[in-house]
Amino acid sequence: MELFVSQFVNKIDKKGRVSLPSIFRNALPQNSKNEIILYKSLKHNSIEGCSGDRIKDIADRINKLDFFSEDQDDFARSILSEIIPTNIDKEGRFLLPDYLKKHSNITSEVTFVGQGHYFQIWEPKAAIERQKKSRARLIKKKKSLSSIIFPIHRSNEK
Amino acid sequence: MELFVSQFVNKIDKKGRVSLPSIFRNALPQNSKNEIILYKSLKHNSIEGCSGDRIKDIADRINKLDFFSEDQDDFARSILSEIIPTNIDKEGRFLLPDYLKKHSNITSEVTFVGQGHYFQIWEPKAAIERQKKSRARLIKKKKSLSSIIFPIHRSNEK
DNA sequence: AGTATACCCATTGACGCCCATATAATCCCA
DNA sequence: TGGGATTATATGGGCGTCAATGGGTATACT
Repeated sequence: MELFVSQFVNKIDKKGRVSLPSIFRNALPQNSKNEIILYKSLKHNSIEGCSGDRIKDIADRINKLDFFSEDQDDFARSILSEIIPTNIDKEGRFLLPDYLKKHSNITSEVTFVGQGHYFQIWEPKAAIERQKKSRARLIKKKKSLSSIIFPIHRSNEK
Repeated sequence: MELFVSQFVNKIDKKGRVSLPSIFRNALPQNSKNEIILYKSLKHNSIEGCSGDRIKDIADRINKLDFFSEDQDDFARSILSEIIPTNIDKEGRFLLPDYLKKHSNITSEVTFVGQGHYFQIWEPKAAIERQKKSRARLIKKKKSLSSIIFPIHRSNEK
């Protein structure tokens, strides 16, 4: 399965449309290339997006939680009830709903940020800020980083 | 699996293309010979590159982290959003994105440096500087190093 | 009817694909 | 084994295609 990777800055036109980057379009599953799911990020003032298939996976996982647990209810409410299926037109564009734009302070441009199985949509300046912080935090945690990046070679060390 | 070894200096043409050295091309896995992944080095003002397969391994590990954790977000952002899959044309060339050139002070030529499972791309003068320092540091640390590099074959030394 | 959204067409610039050349490496045969 | 012939590699450039963007018009929804 293809992943969402890299970053792209695209413009929002007068009608509120924005192009989903070409390689993100290609990363969508074959059967649902004309739809993405949008929702507010739980972590930042940004929007997240993914394929419909991924939402199905997450829904399945939520279902497996204890039916009476608080978590089950919270997840279901904050994720499944807040998502917005969105159509992609023939040119690869989609409409960014106003309330999502407000939520993330987006006006005329957005930065698409590949995050693997999902992507984020940021106001460009906020994206840069966030990027810096992320990187700084990562460098501090170098050890855990290298265990993720270089696990193959660790067995050679002792 | 083949390794990236040796050094090569190649030119960047007017269109921003540069030839991936032939033996680096051959070191790419059979199934993805027409793509490399580029990203900023975390350690220097240089670019690093590797095969797509290598990134898939890393992505898998990131995706196994807790979905809601800060770490997951940081890793995904700093690694997955910062990498650039790049196509290699029939002549073995690829495009060096402008912002990566700036990051590493590259203008008209680059030095490819084989690093085993990945390679680096340097501005040629910076590459020479780096080489000197590396070597000096190595000589200082000779003893501890050899125990890492030749742990099995030590008995074969004379 | 009025607003919102989808579809169609057009433009521009970037990129991929193709062909060409020069230099270097390899081969091959006398 | 030497030297010409063949191949591979690095590099240059033309041109068609595609991605991102803009805008007009049909269609749908309320």
